Amino acid sequence: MPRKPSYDRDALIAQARDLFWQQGWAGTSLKDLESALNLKPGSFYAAFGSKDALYALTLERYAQDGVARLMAMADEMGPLRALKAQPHVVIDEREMPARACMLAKTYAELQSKGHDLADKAGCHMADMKASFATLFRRAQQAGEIGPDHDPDRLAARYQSDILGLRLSAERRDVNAVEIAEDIAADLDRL
Amino acid sequence: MPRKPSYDRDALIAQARDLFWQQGWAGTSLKDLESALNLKPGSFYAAFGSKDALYALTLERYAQDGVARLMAMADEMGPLRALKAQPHVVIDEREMPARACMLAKTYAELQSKGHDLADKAGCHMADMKASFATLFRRAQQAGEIGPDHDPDRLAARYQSDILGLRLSAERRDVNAVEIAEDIAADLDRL
DNA sequence: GGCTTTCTTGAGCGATCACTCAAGTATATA
DNA sequence: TATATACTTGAGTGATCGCTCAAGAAAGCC
Repeated sequence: MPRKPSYDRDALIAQARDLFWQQGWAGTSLKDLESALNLKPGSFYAAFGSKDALYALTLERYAQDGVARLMAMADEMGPLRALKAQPHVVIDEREMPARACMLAKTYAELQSKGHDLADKAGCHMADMKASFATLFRRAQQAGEIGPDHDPDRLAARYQSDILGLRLSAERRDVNAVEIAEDIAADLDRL
Repeated sequence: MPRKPSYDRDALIAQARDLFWQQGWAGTSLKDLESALNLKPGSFYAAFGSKDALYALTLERYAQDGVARLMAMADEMGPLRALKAQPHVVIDEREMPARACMLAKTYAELQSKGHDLADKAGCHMADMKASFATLFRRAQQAGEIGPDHDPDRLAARYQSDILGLRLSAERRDVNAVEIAEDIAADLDRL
């Protein structure tokens, strides 16, 4: 019957994700989004409902892509090598709008206010931690790491290290590559 | 000649620091500050000049206190034991308004906009990293860690781990004490 | 007490916030 | 081509943002 939208919804979500990732929730205004997505207010609200609803979509996209990339690496090179590669991958990507983790930034910004988006970011981080734990468990079953380690504990420490690494990678006075090397090297001692 | 202010400036700065620390820069409005500090707009601006100027004061206070506490621990128990205690200390304090590092939160929130406060937070983080490096150097000179390590590199990795730990400690699904133990245990292998 | 000087008060400034909605436009069906 | 059905547009909503300033209140010195 009627006309179709003139935009690519997935592409808009990706653009919005990059904006939110870089500037945060409060730091990104509707005006910013409208000009970046080339959408007038009416179209924006028809397409996404609200700023928060779009933010939630971008969080989902971000988290899904992250888990998918990690698991693809694990399929290609095995669990331990994927875990050793991950630190380098997350700080190396040049096209990324920010080095710091978008989930962590969201959680840090909004958790104190009890915002729904903080809970969602927290859930996505928990999913990511579970993925790390799965890989540690597989590495253990494959004999790549010793049998005495608790995969869940390893995953929590590893994720914490990655979060710190990614935050450090935003700084000019820090050599993030060295930190990534050290995190990866620690996995050889397990 | 005239009357004195009815407030304790240092106490107000500490209160403002706690608010900013918890809620962030954009997340803390003048109304929040006025009601928390019990100050009307006129008094607020007479005392501090602007929201950003007060924020800068709170950053300074936060950073000074952090370095002072670390160095006091080092004087009391030696450099290596201080570095091993620090992870537990930063996540253990119950009266703190947030576990995550205020400098890191500030930097993450404002760096992408080139805000002055992000630069200031970055400088304070660099100072903290230098303090860590000093302690690693002293520990090395005392023979507490091997002579083949670069204290600056150790400090960068250690600070990154601490930042990750403090961010993780905000989460309910993470056992931050275990991570702190693991970070401290790593120092014994140096 | 009289005077000076500062602190305190709170109404209100322009700008920006997220968001709405009615009018106009373009497209797919018939 | 005519009609129905969306999509597009942008002026405009009330609320809140950081901040100003003139008037009033209080404390130190004579």
